[in-house]
Amino acid sequence: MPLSGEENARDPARPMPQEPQWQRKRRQTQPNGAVREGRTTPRFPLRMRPPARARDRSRHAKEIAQAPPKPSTSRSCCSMADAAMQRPRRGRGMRYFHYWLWLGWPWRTLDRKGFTMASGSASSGSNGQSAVVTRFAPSPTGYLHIGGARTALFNWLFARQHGGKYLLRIEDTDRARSTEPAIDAIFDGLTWLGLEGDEEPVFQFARSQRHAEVAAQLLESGHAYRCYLTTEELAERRQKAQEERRPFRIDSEWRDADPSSWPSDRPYVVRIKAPRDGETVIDDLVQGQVTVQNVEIDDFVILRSDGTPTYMLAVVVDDNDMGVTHVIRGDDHLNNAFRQLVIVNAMGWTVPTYGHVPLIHGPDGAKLSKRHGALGVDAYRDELGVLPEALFNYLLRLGWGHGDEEIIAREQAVEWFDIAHVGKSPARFDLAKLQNLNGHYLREADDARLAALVLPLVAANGFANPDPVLLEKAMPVLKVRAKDVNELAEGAAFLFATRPLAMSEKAQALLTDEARGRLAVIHERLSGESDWTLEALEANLKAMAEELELGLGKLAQPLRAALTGQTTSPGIFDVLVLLGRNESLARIAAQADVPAGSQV
RNA sequence: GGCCCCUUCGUCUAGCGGUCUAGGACGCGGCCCUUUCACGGCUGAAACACGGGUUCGAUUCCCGUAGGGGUCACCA
Repeated sequence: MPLSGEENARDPARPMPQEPQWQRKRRQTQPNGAVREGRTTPRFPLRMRPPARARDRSRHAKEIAQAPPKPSTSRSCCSMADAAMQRPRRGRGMRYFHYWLWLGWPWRTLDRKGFTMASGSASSGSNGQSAVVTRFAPSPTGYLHIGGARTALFNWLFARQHGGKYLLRIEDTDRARSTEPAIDAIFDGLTWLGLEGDEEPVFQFARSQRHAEVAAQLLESGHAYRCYLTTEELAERRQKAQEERRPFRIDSEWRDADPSSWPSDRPYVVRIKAPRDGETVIDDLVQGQVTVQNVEIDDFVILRSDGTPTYMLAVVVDDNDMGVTHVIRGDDHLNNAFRQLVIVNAMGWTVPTYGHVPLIHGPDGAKLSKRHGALGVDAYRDELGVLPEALFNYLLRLGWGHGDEEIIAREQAVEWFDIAHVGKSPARFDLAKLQNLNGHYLREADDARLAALVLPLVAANGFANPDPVLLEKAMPVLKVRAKDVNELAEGAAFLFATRPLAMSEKAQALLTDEARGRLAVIHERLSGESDWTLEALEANLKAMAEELELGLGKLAQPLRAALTGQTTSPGIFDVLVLLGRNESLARIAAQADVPAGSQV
């Protein structure tokens, strides 16, 4: 299986092309007119030049290939000294555990050192090699927001470029907040962006039986305990800790109580026994190596007093059962990863590779929220008139870049995207840039497709039965002037307006007595035009301007006002042709200062 | 507050110790094209948070400071 080519890129024996086509010379024109050659600005296909961390990755992959890591004996000395917790501590290279797999690493060796394969079979391909499985796991408490869409995008991209699977899971364990419309909105948004899952989505709530089973297993093996502390007691202790200005950590006296002493008549929650000394290291695809002291990890609840699983348990169980190899999600989950690892280890499951991507921030630098007018992707589509490919491109470039490339199509993204190259700092959402990108994709979009998108909007703007054929015909000249679908509809309005035309204030101002007189002349002249084509009309009016010794603008602007009721529109000859001979002449006549008999 | 993470033009980013007079894009200003508005082309202003190290040499590596963010539930 091809890696991403770092090895080749670093091979000095590999000849470089004499004049690499990706190498651009930047020329600068000096004020004195001289042209100087700037430094060459290489545009690297990623295969030829991996980013820093990718480079590290390749080096480490090599080192590791020569000297397999030794199991750590001292770092992790937690009280739960079972085999699972004594797995080899991953050094920097371990971050790229999955790359070894692709390199054909004999992972049975790893297995002997404490790794266990996922119990779910989904991760094993027919050849016994682990394939990449990613997942997007939104909770259906609202629309699909922009940050979620980006997380989905990164998961999709990662799976695609590694020939893996991308799955969907709806985290609906919170029955009170999960809603059916939200689920629909999320699927709808994902479909629109082309990010549907490769398999039927998993609904987490439906699996609570399985989650409870795992909790029972954990209880059985002594990795978890029943805790009879009430919420009130906990709140009290938390309060007290705060008053004494010391950090609060749950320290339940039930942790070490003998199961035989567990009361059977009182409600309890099940807590995991988190290790109390040592440290845990995660080699994150995005964040790099992150270390947390185990004392920071509390004995969190895995089963509520009503017997339902918490999110923390459910994710771990589902990820394992679904065979998820790469957990790519928002970095608000980074801290959770350490807690989830406790469960993974206690169960002896395979540790997934994590990639925590930074959150998207609002213009003020804080986490994007409704306060910023954060919208669901459906709103970008329905209210802002954004095209999915534009949002795709924008989201892709948010927090990630590939040289000087700005316009990146879907297929290209699959090839270029590199999770390890995603920036660690949060990016701010910039609507202006999205709109610019949208304008670009609008200009590239198929006319019939755009017409179909615009048609209902035109109708909604009060124009009954707009002609779809005319709309499509006008699209080439309309779309260069719009940056979203709404503007497209506004621009198309003149096509379907009925006489008497509503005049904008500026258009009205243009129609002076003098202008109306000229319109009369234009009307007379165009009435005699038998060839109603762009070329003929242009020749006709230009000749007329010359004869009258006027700039074309003197004729065109009043004409525009008369034809469209606006001061801005597509080219005036385009307008004439689109409107057709009869409608054009009628609109001109309506504004021209001509004998009453000719009025329409 | 504890813990974790981050810091290059206003914004998104390129940068991999000498290639930096720090590149591109959006936005903003100017010019050109032009019948209007756009599109397009050219062009201008605009950034390495600060302080210490390491080094012959730091935007780049290390430490600190400041600032920002995330997280601390029987939510997910």
